[in-house]
Amino acid sequence: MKKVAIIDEEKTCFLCKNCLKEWIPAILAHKKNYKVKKGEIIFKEGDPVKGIFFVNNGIVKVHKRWGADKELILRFASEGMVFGHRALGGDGVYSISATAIQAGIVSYVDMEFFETTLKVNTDFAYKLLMFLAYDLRVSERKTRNVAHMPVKGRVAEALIMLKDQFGLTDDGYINIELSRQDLASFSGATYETVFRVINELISENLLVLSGKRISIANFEKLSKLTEDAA
Amino acid sequence: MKKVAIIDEEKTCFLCKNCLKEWIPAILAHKKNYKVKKGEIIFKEGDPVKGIFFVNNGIVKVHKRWGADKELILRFASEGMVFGHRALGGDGVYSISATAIQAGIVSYVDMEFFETTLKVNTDFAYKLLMFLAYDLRVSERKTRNVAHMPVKGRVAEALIMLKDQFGLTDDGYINIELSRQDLASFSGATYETVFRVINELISENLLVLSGKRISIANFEKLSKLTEDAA
DNA sequence: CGTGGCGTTGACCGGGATCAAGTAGAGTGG
DNA sequence: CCACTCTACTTGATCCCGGTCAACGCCACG
Repeated sequence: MKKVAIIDEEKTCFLCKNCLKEWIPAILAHKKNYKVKKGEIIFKEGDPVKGIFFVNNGIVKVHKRWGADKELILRFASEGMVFGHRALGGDGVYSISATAIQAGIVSYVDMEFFETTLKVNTDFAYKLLMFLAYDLRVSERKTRNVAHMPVKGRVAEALIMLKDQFGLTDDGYINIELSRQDLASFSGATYETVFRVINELISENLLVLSGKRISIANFEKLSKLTEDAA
Repeated sequence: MKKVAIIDEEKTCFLCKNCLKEWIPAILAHKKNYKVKKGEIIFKEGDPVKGIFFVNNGIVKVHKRWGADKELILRFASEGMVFGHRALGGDGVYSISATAIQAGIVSYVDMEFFETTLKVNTDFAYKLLMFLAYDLRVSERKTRNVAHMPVKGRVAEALIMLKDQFGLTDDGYINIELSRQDLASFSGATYETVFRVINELISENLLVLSGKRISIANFEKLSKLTEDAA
């Protein structure tokens, strides 16, 4: 995975794709594996913290609910990425939920062991630090966007982020199968609105659909929508 | 400063009020001081990263703009707190702005020195890690709130956070003088809307005003507004 | 063939942004 | 001390984006 283009152009991301094994053999030795199926809840807000998780394969959404039926997807964790790390030093319960949206295998190490490792392995702690700072920049950008950017721009940004994280298929479509509902939750808008916005983007020739797969037809114009007019 | 009550009840916060000197004498020896006056911009989005900052005294707002005249205040840094730490491992420019809203003295150490210290001082790195994880939880809660919580709840939460961070004066008012504009930006809403909402809260006897100072008259009911109905 | 779930679309509505205008201080200069 | 300006606060009127609700089509599946 490359870092989200909007934030940081060319550097590769910390703690993601394949870099896991280089840094933390001690942790890898201790991890326990879970097989998860599509839609399976790994943990949810308020659950007692079990540990810190890694995606071996599959895709996990990290999300936060509001009320009975509103959620916001904060990020997707794909192969090699950590999740549940926000629980570090917290009050012992998860502040977010994690749900598999594509079947796969996730691993976890209990928090105590992880924290011990951090204290011992300076290099790893440092890299995790960098990753958290990065995470924070992404999160704060998202907050700003939800507060001020119109839905159209948020959908555009969401698609660009998905493209950056998951890449393209051979025929140029964004390489993730995402329900419209999840795309909406990731954009911080409703199902119906996102639907309409996507139609708009298609009629403006910025996107092309094939079933539920999405292809970006005009990257330039799409990323213009994510820019600040000033 | 206590941690924001909503997130984490009783623990004291990392890297804040007075704990600075215990952890990082090396850094304190290297810091340079700046006197800032009210309204002075310390750095802004896009500026090249100078270093990491600390508040000696005064209050600094950390904010992010959208367009010419919209901003979102992400947090306030008061005595003893760090800011600019999101720049760690970034692309060399600040992704947010920092502006003094109360005159005081801020210090900074250049990023290179800070990063070196982090690599050497494991304990400090670990504590910063915990702090970043905490920051992330707060940030993600805020994102969710802006996406789904109505303005009234956001204003309520903003006031509670201010009370937790700045405490109360002897006569029970929140101990910070904040312009309505800043309160609005912190709540992620417009000036006028926040004004109306505050009036509403007053007529419901949840708040009392004295000039621009605000007192929480009914904490119970106010914090109810920040809760998820489900 | 019904039935249930999701995709699609239209109609409506309301929260909150925007616009406009008036008021009250807080300096500032004469 | 008053007039003048400037900025912040206050309030009403209006508008519109996007959320809500409802209906319909479509396909899968029992």
